[in-house]
Amino acid sequence: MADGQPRVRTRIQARNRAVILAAALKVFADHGRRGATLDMIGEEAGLSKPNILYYFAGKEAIYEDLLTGLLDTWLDPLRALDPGGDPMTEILGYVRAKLDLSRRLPLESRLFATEIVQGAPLIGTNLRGELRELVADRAKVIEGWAEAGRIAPVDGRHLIMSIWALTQHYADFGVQVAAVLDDADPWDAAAMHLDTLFTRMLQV
Amino acid sequence: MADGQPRVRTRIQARNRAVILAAALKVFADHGRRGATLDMIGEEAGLSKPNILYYFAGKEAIYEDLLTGLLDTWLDPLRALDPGGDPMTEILGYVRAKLDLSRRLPLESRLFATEIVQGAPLIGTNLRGELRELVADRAKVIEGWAEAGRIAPVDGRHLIMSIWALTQHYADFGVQVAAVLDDADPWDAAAMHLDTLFTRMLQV
DNA sequence: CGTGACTTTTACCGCTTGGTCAAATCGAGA
DNA sequence: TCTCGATTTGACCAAGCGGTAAAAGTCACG
Repeated sequence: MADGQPRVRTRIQARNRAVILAAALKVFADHGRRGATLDMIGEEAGLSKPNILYYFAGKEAIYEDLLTGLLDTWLDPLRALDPGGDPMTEILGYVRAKLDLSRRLPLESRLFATEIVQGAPLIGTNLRGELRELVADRAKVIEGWAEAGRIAPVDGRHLIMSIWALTQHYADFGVQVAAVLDDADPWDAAAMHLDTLFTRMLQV
Repeated sequence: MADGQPRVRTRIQARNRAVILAAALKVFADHGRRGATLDMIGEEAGLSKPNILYYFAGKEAIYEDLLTGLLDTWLDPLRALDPGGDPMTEILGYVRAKLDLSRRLPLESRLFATEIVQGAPLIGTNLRGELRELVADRAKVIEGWAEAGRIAPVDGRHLIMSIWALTQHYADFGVQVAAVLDDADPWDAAAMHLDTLFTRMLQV
């Protein structure tokens, strides 16, 4: 077993693969898919370039590993939206969960953002597959609530995308947010602002 | 006058500089600052690599030219927001203008987005300068309207950022939007959705 | 139509970068 | 402690890239 992706058996392999992925996440988020170099990742991880290539088949393989693992994390809160729950509670809960994700995992958010902005060359099929279906399903649920008069009328898919746009903005465009807000911590005010926004928009 | 940026005198210079900038916009938006190569730009422009370097001092110079010219275009609609106008009309007008900008100039929007997501290495100072001041000023106007009871209470700066996030989303994350909406044209529905969203949020 | 400036091309350079390879080193079990 | 597989390193390539130099070609104008 000389290269490629060895079976994760030993402690060292588990640890070093994790270290490399963490380092790569930072470097890819900061410099983009192409701007990142194996040397940068190596320095961040404290490993030499050939050593990194002992654990991963190549730079692209690291990027792919990172991204495919990410989509699930990203969609989990939307999966958790309960059709049987109280509409306003469920939607506001989703907004908060998504905002929390941006606050806790800003690097992941930015990595995802760059991939999408540049046309999703890698996860395009996933977008048209599981993402599309999940959104269609949840949009139906939301529009069912609207038709039942439990929330104001709304386009479910555009509502979901609005939630994405508003929550991810605070992570993806963090430097701009910081500039506008004079480096004050944005998160508490953001939570209140989005709470107000969606409450007013959806209350009957 | 052998290289660098020759004075734009001749027709050929004006035309070729424009052609190069247009080509570079597309390539930078698709591949990012680092992923773009002079050969790609050359192919897109129909010019050879050395010929491009006859008109621009280097790859970075093209990128800078593109970005610095962009910020003004991007902020113009916010400047046009009239403190003396009707609050709801002004804000909804700004939303529509910004959405229209995203629809008409998606490449520019994506170029701007990548720059910000990766930390705004080039225009960071502009963000903390003119952008910060303009937003602070307009936020004051909006909050004045709110205090006068002409619109619902709202954090002016977060409202402005919300407008940015929601409108730019349709351009920056275009492939994701297309995947979710099954490639249907998103713009009309987006305009209605955002109109509804901000009307409900701001009406007293 | 000739001339000097403007424009384009061909050939090339040096550096960076992803990746390879073989040798050296380490580490856990017999 | 010995051994063999797992891990790490140093030396090295080949390709891609930004950029340069100088010659060749083109254009406007007297």
